[in-house]
Amino acid sequence: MDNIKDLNTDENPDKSTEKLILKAAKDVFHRKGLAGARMQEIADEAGLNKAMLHYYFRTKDKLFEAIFSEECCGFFDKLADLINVDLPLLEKIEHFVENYTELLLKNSYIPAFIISEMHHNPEKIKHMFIDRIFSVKYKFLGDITTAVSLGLIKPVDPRQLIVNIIALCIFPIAARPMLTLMLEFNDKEYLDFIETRKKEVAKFIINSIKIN
Amino acid sequence: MDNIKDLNTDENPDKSTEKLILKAAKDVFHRKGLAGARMQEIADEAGLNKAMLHYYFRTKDKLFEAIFSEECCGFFDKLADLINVDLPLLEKIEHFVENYTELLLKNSYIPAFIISEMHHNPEKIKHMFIDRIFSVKYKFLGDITTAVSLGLIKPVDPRQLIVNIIALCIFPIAARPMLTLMLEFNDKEYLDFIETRKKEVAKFIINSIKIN
DNA sequence: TTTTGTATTAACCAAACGGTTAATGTGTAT
DNA sequence: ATACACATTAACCGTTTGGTTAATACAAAA
Repeated sequence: MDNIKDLNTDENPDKSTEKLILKAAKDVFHRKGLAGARMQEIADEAGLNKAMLHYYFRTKDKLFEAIFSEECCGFFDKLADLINVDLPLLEKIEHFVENYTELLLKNSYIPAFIISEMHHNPEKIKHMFIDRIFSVKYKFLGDITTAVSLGLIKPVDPRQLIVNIIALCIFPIAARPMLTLMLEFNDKEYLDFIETRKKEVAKFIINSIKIN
Repeated sequence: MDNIKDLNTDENPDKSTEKLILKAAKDVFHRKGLAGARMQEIADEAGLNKAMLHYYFRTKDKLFEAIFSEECCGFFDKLADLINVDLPLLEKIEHFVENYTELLLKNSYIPAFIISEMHHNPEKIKHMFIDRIFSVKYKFLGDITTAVSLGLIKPVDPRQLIVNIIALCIFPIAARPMLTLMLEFNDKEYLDFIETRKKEVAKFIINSIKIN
């Protein structure tokens, strides 16, 4: 019998070498960070010769950059979409918490990664989102300021409210290992806990700022 | 006979070599993380020969362990004190938010450090707080459960409320570089912003859970 | 003074690291 | 069949890394 496992046509599609590298590198950078990641480990995880990493991406820094500038752009683009949705503030907060939490779940390594690398190598990752972040901020600030001046919510410092909202969404994802330890979660329990938060966090926020 | 081996004769108080190493290592580990820190950089920052680090602490891992097991113990001990204070829940939350924020400000590197290292080297740091964290959790859970059953606050999942409270306190400290970038803070503006949160976060939480 | 235990240093080492190279395989158009 | 461009590999290279060592400085005890 011929072994046809290397036939890269249909059911075993040949993920291109470049894609294999990107996937392996993403996982290793996520687990170990930029400083802790090893080119050999990435090569092993991709099942490739280490020289291939340099053939496709020249240096470790450029590989790192290639992965995370793309990841960050995609992430912040979707964040911008969530902020720009056309809804009254309270419904927008409900919509935001639910969909931002889902976005974070699908990119669960990004929050801890950004927190970590912004401390260790801020110059290397700032530029990946510095442009996109301001439009998100100004839209959100404007929405809240308007809602306050229209008397739709209690008077609050819009910056404080923004930080509260993103803190409640991001922290449980970024601190997953800590929460899992403290609350003795298994994977399913943790995911259920986060799933519940999609509705509960919005209620928690709205309860606090709505006018009785 | 008194041990006077550390007699400091000159006007320049001789911080013992061990203390010099610990201080320099703490700063470097904080800036670079475990994987990114270099023994030579620690030695340079302490103004000592690199061999001294090994003479006092044998290995990089043991130096890392010596610093952060002590730091974490101190930090979680103070956290336990905050939880064990004898106050009704709502006042306890006010007291907690104010003093926990202050504790975090004084140990501002710890949150991002724990988030980062729990992702990269969980086994290496779990044991530093795994014992202390459960008593804190159970006391807090009990307080909230009692307050709910007494009808002092709205019925909430105590675990969700705990996560909300610590998220609102920890995130702005852990994500300082990101907040500083997004809200265009200088150091003073950032610290003022956090200072304001000592009162505002407690109000935000209590507004949400109090019975109208 | 001599001895003795500790602190400190420069020089050194093997392993691990990121990165390069030269040779070889492979598919394709001529 | 040949030629050419791209893909892949093992072996290699110079540097950096954590860690060791052997020699020495130094202060207290004998």
